[in-house]
Amino acid sequence: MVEDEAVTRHDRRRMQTRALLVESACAFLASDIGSRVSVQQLADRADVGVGSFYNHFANKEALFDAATAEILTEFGRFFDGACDGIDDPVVLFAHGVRMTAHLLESHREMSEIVMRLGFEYLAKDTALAPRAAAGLRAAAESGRLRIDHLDTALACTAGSLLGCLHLLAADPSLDVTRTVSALAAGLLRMFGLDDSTATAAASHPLEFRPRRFGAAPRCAPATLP
Amino acid sequence: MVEDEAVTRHDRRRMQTRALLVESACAFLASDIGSRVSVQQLADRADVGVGSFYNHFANKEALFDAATAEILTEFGRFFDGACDGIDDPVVLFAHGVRMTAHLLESHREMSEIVMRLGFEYLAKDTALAPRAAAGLRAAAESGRLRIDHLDTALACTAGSLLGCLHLLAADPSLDVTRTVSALAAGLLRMFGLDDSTATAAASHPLEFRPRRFGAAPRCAPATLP
DNA sequence: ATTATCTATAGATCTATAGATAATGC
DNA sequence: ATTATCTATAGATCTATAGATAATGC
Repeated sequence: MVEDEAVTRHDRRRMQTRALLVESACAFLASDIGSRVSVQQLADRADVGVGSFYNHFANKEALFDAATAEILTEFGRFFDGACDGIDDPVVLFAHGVRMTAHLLESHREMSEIVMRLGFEYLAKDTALAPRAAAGLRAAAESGRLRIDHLDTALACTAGSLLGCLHLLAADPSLDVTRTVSALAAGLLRMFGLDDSTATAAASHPLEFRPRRFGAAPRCAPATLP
Repeated sequence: MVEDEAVTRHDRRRMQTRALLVESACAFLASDIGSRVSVQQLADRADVGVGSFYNHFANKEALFDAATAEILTEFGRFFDGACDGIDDPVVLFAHGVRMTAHLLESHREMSEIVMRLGFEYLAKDTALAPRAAAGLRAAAESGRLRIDHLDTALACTAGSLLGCLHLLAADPSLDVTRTVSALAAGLLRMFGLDDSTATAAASHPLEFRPRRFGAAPRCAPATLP
């Protein structure tokens, strides 16, 4: 498990402890417990002493902030990797929406956390918002979508996406692929595309490419104690 | 402050204490503090002894459940009153969406709580979901909207609505009426209406009728200590 | 006499730290 | 010798109750 030889073993051990704590926080965030958890429980799940917790974070909030930031960064990497190399801006937008909704299958824990974060974080200048904004702007400038007010369009995109994620998470019997394509097509119609064009753009086969930055998920799917 | 003469004064006093506690819970729910508040603080804000709290609720969760239920009931009353007497199902749907978004101006506290509850409650069989479902079903049966999958349509409706509420709450400089009409028109396009018909249906003047059940809001707008 | 409320507090957390122990660096 | 970790715990909450006080019913 060699990572970098400029750093000492102390540093590596330290980083590992920190990562264990972040992983623990993610597992709780993805569960229905969320952030209503004691430092003791967080440390226990990471199999780390409580003292070590405070060696890395000033308090619980700092840990959850770090965990959130890490998840959003990872989401961004995933998104960029999944949308890399698509030229048509309309297809690109639809693709991004569909891939994000498919998180539920490919990255369950990440999607649970994204659902929990909701609008507070998704709509901020990290993660989804800037990417969806760029996609929509490009599509609007190409003249194929009509976006009257970008922020409203973003709010509807993020909201519909979150709504469908909740729907899919609550009802496992639903056909994810169909639902997700219907979502993307619906958004494209909302933004002025006619039905057949929208349906076509939302039905391009999805490629689950290997990610360029091949880091393993920081927060591995894990069961709680 | 006579309410009902079949009940004794004891009962009335009891009900008042309970109402004060519920009101306190609503005020916290509508603030950024939310439910992360101690029983002591809840009782203090209601100007009630801590002992009285446990005379009415088994624990904090029970109080917040009651507060939530009351807010959703009140939301339902508001919604039904606001949409009463509209015949055209398409206009009705658009009207419901617009009035709900206008909560931010007419019932700030209620809308803050609705935003906080998010999908967990809005999508359940209380409050918004059954009403939006009825509207969409009627509009689909009339043949004017095309709803492929009702639950997906509901998820997009609730999500876009919540997204726009967050947007409007975060940026007070936005024109609420315009944004809200754009939202309703966008949803109608999503559900298959052409642009000009959608825009027209989403631009009918909104009547803020007096409510038939003229109860005062349970949770009056209130500042926190 | 009954019922609702209030005040004070026991007991159970939970946070954050101090001091001891183990691991690494040199 | 230095650094990270662990264990144990002081002090600060916070919950829920017991017992006293005030208000109402009859």
